[in-house]
Amino acid sequence: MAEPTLNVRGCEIYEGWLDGDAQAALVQDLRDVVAQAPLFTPRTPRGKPMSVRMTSAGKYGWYSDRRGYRYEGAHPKGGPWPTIPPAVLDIWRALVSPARMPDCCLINYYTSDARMGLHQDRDEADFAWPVLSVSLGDDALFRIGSDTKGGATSSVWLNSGDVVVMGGAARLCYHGIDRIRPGTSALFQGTGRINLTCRVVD
DNA sequence: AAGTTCCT
DNA sequence: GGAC
Repeated sequence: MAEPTLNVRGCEIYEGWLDGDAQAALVQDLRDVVAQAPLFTPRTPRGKPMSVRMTSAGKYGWYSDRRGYRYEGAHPKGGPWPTIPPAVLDIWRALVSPARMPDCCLINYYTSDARMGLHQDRDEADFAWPVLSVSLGDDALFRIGSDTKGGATSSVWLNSGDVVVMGGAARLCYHGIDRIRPGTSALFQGTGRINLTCRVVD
Protein backbone atom coordinates (compact mmCIF):
# COMPACT_ATOMS: atom_id res chain seq x y z
CA MET A 1 0.00 0.00 0.00
CA ALA A 2 1.28 3.45 -0.90
CA GLU A 3 2.28 5.78 1.91
CA PRO A 4 2.13 9.55 1.78
CA THR A 5 5.46 11.35 1.82
CA LEU A 6 4.03 14.26 3.79
CA ASN A 7 1.15 14.80 6.20
CA VAL A 8 -0.05 18.34 6.83
CA ARG A 9 -2.92 18.72 9.31
CA GLY A 10 -4.19 15.28 8.36
CA CYS A 11 -3.99 15.89 4.62
CA GLU A 12 -1.93 13.14 3.03
CA ILE A 13 0.42 14.31 0.30
CA TYR A 14 1.99 11.94 -2.20
CA GLU A 15 4.82 14.02 -3.61
CA GLY A 16 5.82 13.20 -7.18
CA TRP A 17 3.17 10.50 -7.49
CA LEU A 18 2.95 11.07 -11.25
CA ASP A 19 6.15 11.05 -13.30
CA GLY A 20 6.64 13.37 -16.26
CA ASP A 21 5.25 10.96 -18.81
CA ALA A 22 2.13 10.32 -16.75
CA GLN A 23 1.63 14.05 -16.30
CA ALA A 24 1.96 14.70 -20.03
CA ALA A 25 -0.49 11.91 -20.87
CA LEU A 26 -2.96 13.29 -18.35
CA VAL A 27 -2.69 16.76 -19.85
CA GLN A 28 -3.65 15.35 -23.25
CA ASP A 29 -6.67 13.62 -21.67
CA LEU A 30 -7.67 16.94 -20.13
CA ARG A 31 -7.33 18.77 -23.43
CA ASP A 32 -9.91 16.34 -24.80
CA VAL A 33 -12.21 16.97 -21.83
CA VAL A 34 -11.95 20.73 -22.18
CA ALA A 35 -12.64 20.49 -25.93
CA GLN A 36 -15.98 18.86 -25.08
CA ALA A 37 -16.77 20.88 -21.95
CA PRO A 38 -15.17 24.34 -22.23
CA LEU A 39 -13.72 26.12 -19.22
CA PHE A 40 -16.01 28.75 -17.72
CA THR A 41 -15.72 31.40 -15.02
CA PRO A 42 -18.00 30.62 -12.10
CA ARG A 43 -19.50 33.40 -10.02
CA THR A 44 -19.83 33.41 -6.28
CA PRO A 45 -23.33 33.67 -4.80
CA ARG A 46 -22.66 37.41 -4.40
CA GLY A 47 -22.04 37.66 -8.11
CA LYS A 48 -18.28 38.10 -8.07
CA PRO A 49 -16.34 36.15 -10.71
CA MET A 50 -13.89 33.64 -9.30
CA SER A 51 -10.28 33.96 -10.49
CA VAL A 52 -10.05 30.31 -11.54
CA ARG A 53 -11.69 28.93 -14.62
CA MET A 54 -13.18 25.46 -14.38
CA THR A 55 -15.00 22.58 -15.95
CA SER A 56 -15.74 19.02 -14.87
CA ALA A 57 -15.86 15.39 -15.95
CA GLY A 58 -18.09 12.67 -14.56
CA LYS A 59 -21.71 12.27 -13.57
CA TYR A 60 -21.71 15.68 -11.93
CA GLY A 61 -19.84 18.93 -12.27
CA TRP A 62 -19.33 21.43 -9.48
CA TYR A 63 -20.96 24.77 -10.21
CA SER A 64 -21.53 28.13 -8.60
CA ASP A 65 -23.65 31.17 -9.40
CA ARG A 66 -26.08 33.47 -7.58
CA ARG A 67 -28.10 30.43 -6.58
CA GLY A 68 -25.22 29.04 -4.59
CA TYR A 69 -22.66 26.22 -4.63
CA ARG A 70 -23.86 22.88 -5.96
CA TYR A 71 -23.36 19.98 -8.32
CA GLU A 72 -25.00 19.99 -11.74
CA GLY A 73 -25.64 17.09 -14.08
CA ALA A 74 -24.87 19.15 -17.17
CA HIS A 75 -22.39 21.73 -18.41
CA PRO A 76 -23.76 25.31 -18.24
CA LYS A 77 -23.80 25.41 -22.03
CA GLY A 78 -25.81 22.18 -22.08
CA GLY A 79 -25.04 18.50 -22.51
CA PRO A 80 -23.56 15.95 -20.12
CA TRP A 81 -20.07 16.27 -18.67
CA PRO A 82 -17.40 14.17 -20.40
CA THR A 83 -16.38 10.92 -18.77
CA ILE A 84 -13.56 10.96 -16.24
CA PRO A 85 -10.27 9.95 -17.93
CA PRO A 86 -9.27 6.37 -17.00
CA ALA A 87 -5.84 7.57 -15.85
CA VAL A 88 -7.55 9.72 -13.21
CA LEU A 89 -9.60 6.76 -12.00
CA ASP A 90 -6.37 4.75 -11.76
CA ILE A 91 -5.01 7.28 -9.26
CA TRP A 92 -8.24 7.10 -7.26
CA ARG A 93 -8.12 3.30 -7.22
CA ALA A 94 -4.54 3.33 -6.01
CA LEU A 95 -4.84 5.98 -3.30
CA VAL A 96 -8.51 5.92 -2.20
CA SER A 97 -10.39 2.75 -3.05
CA PRO A 98 -11.25 0.46 -5.96
CA ALA A 99 -14.71 -0.09 -4.43
CA ARG A 100 -16.32 3.12 -5.55
CA MET A 101 -15.36 5.54 -8.29
CA PRO A 102 -15.75 9.32 -7.95
CA ASP A 103 -18.84 11.02 -9.42
CA CYS A 104 -17.05 14.24 -10.19
CA CYS A 105 -13.62 15.27 -11.39
CA LEU A 106 -13.49 19.05 -11.11
CA ILE A 107 -10.85 20.67 -13.32
CA ASN A 108 -9.63 24.02 -12.01
CA TYR A 109 -7.35 26.10 -14.23
CA TYR A 110 -5.16 28.70 -12.52
CA THR A 111 -3.37 31.49 -14.35
CA SER A 112 -0.48 33.20 -12.56
CA ASP A 113 -2.76 35.49 -10.53
CA ALA A 114 -5.56 33.05 -9.77
CA ARG A 115 -6.28 32.06 -6.19
CA MET A 116 -8.75 29.99 -4.26
CA GLY A 117 -9.95 31.23 -0.93
CA LEU A 118 -10.08 28.93 2.06
CA HIS A 119 -13.15 26.75 1.91
CA GLN A 120 -14.57 23.36 2.78
CA ASP A 121 -15.69 20.76 0.25
CA ARG A 122 -19.13 20.18 1.70
CA ASP A 123 -21.55 19.95 -1.20
CA GLU A 124 -21.35 16.15 -1.20
CA ALA A 125 -23.84 13.78 0.44
CA ASP A 126 -21.34 11.48 2.17
CA PHE A 127 -18.20 12.79 3.83
CA ALA A 128 -16.94 9.26 4.46
CA TRP A 129 -15.30 9.28 1.03
CA PRO A 130 -12.04 11.22 0.79
CA VAL A 131 -11.37 14.03 -1.65
CA LEU A 132 -8.44 13.43 -4.00
CA SER A 133 -6.57 16.28 -5.66
CA VAL A 134 -3.94 16.16 -8.41
CA SER A 135 -1.58 19.06 -9.19
CA LEU A 136 -0.32 19.65 -12.73
CA GLY A 137 1.83 22.52 -13.98
CA ASP A 138 3.06 25.48 -11.99
CA ASP A 139 3.82 25.20 -8.28
CA ALA A 140 1.03 26.31 -5.95
CA LEU A 141 1.05 27.42 -2.34
CA PHE A 142 -1.58 25.26 -0.65
CA ARG A 143 -2.94 26.34 2.73
CA ILE A 144 -4.63 23.90 5.06
CA GLY A 145 -6.59 24.63 8.22
CA SER A 146 -8.91 22.58 10.39
CA ASP A 147 -12.62 21.95 10.07
CA THR A 148 -13.48 25.15 11.94
CA LYS A 149 -13.45 28.66 10.57
CA GLY A 150 -10.75 30.94 11.91
CA GLY A 151 -8.38 28.24 13.12
CA ALA A 152 -4.65 27.95 12.56
CA THR A 153 -3.37 27.03 9.11
CA SER A 154 -0.26 25.51 7.56
CA SER A 155 1.10 26.03 4.07
CA VAL A 156 2.93 23.76 1.67
CA TRP A 157 4.09 24.18 -1.91
CA LEU A 158 2.51 21.64 -4.24
CA ASN A 159 4.43 20.64 -7.36
CA SER A 160 3.33 19.10 -10.63
CA GLY A 161 2.59 15.42 -10.13
CA ASP A 162 1.77 15.70 -6.44
CA VAL A 163 -1.46 14.13 -5.18
CA VAL A 164 -3.30 15.18 -2.02
CA VAL A 165 -5.86 12.99 -0.24
CA MET A 166 -8.17 14.63 2.29
CA GLY A 167 -10.02 11.99 4.24
CA GLY A 168 -11.02 11.06 7.76
CA ALA A 169 -10.66 13.96 10.14
CA ALA A 170 -9.21 16.04 7.29
CA ARG A 171 -12.18 15.52 4.96
CA LEU A 172 -13.79 18.80 5.98
CA CYS A 173 -10.67 20.83 6.57
CA TYR A 174 -10.56 24.35 5.19
CA HIS A 175 -8.12 24.60 2.31
CA GLY A 176 -7.21 26.94 -0.50
CA ILE A 177 -4.55 28.19 -2.89
CA ASP A 178 -2.79 31.42 -1.92
CA ARG A 179 -0.36 31.79 -4.77
CA ILE A 180 0.86 30.34 -8.05
CA ARG A 181 4.56 30.42 -8.89
CA PRO A 182 4.44 31.08 -12.64
CA GLY A 183 6.84 29.42 -15.02
CA THR A 184 7.91 26.69 -12.63
CA SER A 185 6.72 23.82 -14.79
CA ALA A 186 7.37 22.97 -18.43
CA LEU A 187 4.14 20.97 -18.59
CA PHE A 188 2.21 23.79 -20.23
CA GLN A 189 3.52 26.36 -22.68
CA GLY A 190 4.13 29.50 -20.68
CA THR A 191 2.47 29.30 -17.31
CA GLY A 192 -0.57 27.74 -15.75
CA ARG A 193 -1.71 25.18 -13.24
CA ILE A 194 -4.44 22.60 -13.40
CA ASN A 195 -5.84 20.98 -10.32
CA LEU A 196 -8.08 17.95 -10.51
CA THR A 197 -10.39 17.33 -7.58
CA CYS A 198 -12.21 14.00 -7.46
CA ARG A 199 -15.18 13.45 -5.17
CA VAL A 200 -17.97 11.01 -4.48
CA VAL A 201 -21.05 13.22 -4.67
CA ASP A 202 -24.08 11.06 -3.86
C1' DA B 1 -12.50 31.38 4.35
C1' DA B 2 -14.48 28.36 -3.22
C1' DG B 3 -15.48 35.78 -1.76
C1' DT B 4 -8.88 41.31 0.20
C1' DT B 5 -17.64 38.87 0.74
C1' DC B 6 -21.11 41.13 3.74
C1' DC B 7 -23.96 41.13 7.60
C1' DT B 8 -25.74 40.13 12.33
C1' DG C 1 -21.60 31.41 11.68
C1' DG C 2 -24.89 32.18 7.91
C1' DA C 3 -26.51 34.09 3.66
C1' DC C 4 -26.12 35.62 -0.79
